[in-house]
Amino acid sequence: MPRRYWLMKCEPAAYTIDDLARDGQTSWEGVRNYQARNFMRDEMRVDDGVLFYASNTDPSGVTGLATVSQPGYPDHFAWKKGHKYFSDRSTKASPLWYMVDIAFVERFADTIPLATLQATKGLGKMMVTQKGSRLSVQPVTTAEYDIVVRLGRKTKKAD
DNA sequence: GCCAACGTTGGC
DNA sequence: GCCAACGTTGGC
Repeated sequence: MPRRYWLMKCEPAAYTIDDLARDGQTSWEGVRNYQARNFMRDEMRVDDGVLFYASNTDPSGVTGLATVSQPGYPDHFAWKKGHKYFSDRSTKASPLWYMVDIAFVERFADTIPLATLQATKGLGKMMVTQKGSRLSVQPVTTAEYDIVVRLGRKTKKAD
């Protein structure tokens, strides 16, 4: 199975690419959507590439790159009563929610705004550019990933 | 902060 | 198992 690629969304108020650069690695708990869970539980492999996407901000867009460092495992925050990610339908015997760990790879000099993604040839079918696309963990094709990485590396501001 | 789009829940 | 009501996401 060749390396695959993903896009993972997070609001900057919760976590940013700078936080990941500082931490080196982080767990991706709190995803409470079945489609996204299935990707994390069943499909993500160590070393898969991740586009780190900042949502609900100005501008929203891809802020850097990460890599999957730990494949799907039960989201134990779902078992913590009182925790904001607590889910009473998930048990240790039968976990409902899963998460992965990701590791920092690269921070882009500038965010690639959603509008740029939408306007870029080759990204017209990318899931995040579709209207109403809310999935927080999305598959990305190799071609799309390569285009986004190229964009990210040439947005460097003159210093 | 608004609200459209979407996912989930729960009554029937 | 339908679908209305509700909650959430996330662009703008």
